[in-house]
Amino acid sequence: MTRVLVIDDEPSILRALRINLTARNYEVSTASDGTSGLAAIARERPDAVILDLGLPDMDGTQVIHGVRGWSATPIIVLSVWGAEHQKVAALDAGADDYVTKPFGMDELLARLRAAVRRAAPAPDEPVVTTQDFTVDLAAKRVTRDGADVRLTPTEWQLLEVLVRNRGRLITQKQLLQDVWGPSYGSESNYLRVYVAQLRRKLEPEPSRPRYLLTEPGMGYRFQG
Amino acid sequence: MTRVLVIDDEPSILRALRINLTARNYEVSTASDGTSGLAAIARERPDAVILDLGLPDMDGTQVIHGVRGWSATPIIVLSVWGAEHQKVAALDAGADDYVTKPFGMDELLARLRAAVRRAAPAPDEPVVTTQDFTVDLAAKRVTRDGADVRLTPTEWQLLEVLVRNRGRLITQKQLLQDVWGPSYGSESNYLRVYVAQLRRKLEPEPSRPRYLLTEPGMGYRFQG
DNA sequence: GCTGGGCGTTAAGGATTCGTCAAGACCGGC
DNA sequence: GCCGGTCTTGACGAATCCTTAACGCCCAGC
Repeated sequence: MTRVLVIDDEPSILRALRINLTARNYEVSTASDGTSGLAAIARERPDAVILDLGLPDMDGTQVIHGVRGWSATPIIVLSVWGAEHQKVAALDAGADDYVTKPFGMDELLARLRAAVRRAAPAPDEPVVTTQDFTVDLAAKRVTRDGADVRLTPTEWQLLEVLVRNRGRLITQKQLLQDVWGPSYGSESNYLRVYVAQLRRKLEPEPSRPRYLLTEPGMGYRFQG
Repeated sequence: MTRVLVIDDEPSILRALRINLTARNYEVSTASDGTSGLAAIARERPDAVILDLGLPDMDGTQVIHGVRGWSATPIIVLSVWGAEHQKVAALDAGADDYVTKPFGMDELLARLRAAVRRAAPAPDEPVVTTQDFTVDLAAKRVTRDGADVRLTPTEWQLLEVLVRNRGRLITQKQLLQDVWGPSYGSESNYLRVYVAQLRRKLEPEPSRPRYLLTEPGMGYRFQG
């Protein structure tokens, strides 16, 4: 049974999540502030964490940092509408995904399932396959319809970062720094150009992306 | 019993790995810096090495170089998230795989199993055949249209590295260091000259290569 | 309805890298 | 010392890639 820890200070949300998650066969525990949340993670080693960014005692990103030093437990962040900088900071700190309040329970459950599935078994082979193309990380090779797809170095690096974090949202800053180096943080024009080129080479309908998704204001995500 | 050496300077990681690996029936030994790590590898000849790139006394890639001169022991690298250039350097130096910290124990174990499995049986295909020529790795012989092709020592080494990694892209740094030695890393002019010579001797149309492909900006690939 | 910001798309230049050739350096055998 | 073969080095046009700017689109906010 999958164990989930919910960290939130609003009793109504705690109750709603407990009911819905328990009904889906999750084992739920709760905490209402960052301090007890961190303690609970260390004590219970949950399979996933749902974390509200607005806590009474500390900033949510501090909780993430406190966890990421020693654990890779998937963390899904809840945040109020419009706090964009907060979400970006949380993702940069190592959160796996985020949901905006007020949220639909179905969406949250879907993202939770995805996060848990992603974390569970590590893929042995460095080959990622989709319905339209395959990416061989070790051989640095991309195949589509049986034919090789030619990628430039920059295109390849960008694709590699996204594919290695399949399903996970990567912020623009993270992508820029991984591909172009630590001194690049805001030249998001590069990203738009190269994501467009990747889509043109990989997507069946480049104008309606299915794999290389953009999360407006946040970053990009490779959806396998 | 498979023997694993862990080189890391963080006691908590050493402890965690020792516990988990021992529980899986691995025989574990540890070292906390590069110098003693290299000594331990030479002394114990482990079946695999788990190496943290952030060591107190030397860069992790230097450790890899120090090992790769005389041993093919699989090396799995641990690195912090986002240090892409570091990972590339480690893979270029000869690491077999890498895991990003914080890591899931399951993932690390899976990659360790894969690395050991890859290393254990070395069923080197002694003869590689293409439509236009054949390469006998054991006899160090190349035949084309029934006649032997004369290769100089350097040409042969270069061809051997590429053929042994059939289908895989090999970075120019890797090729240079495998053929010319560890101190050569950026003299890519050598590569251009010798790849051209190989193409002239092996390709049906040297100006339109079919087997010895170049991936601009990255390296070369032998396409069977 | 207008405006501004973020995103997608395209194209052109300038910079980098690659292929090719050839001449000189090096080295072992005779 | 001579000589054949091999390796290094430099230079150049050609191919490729990166950068940058401009423009259109969509959507939110006023």
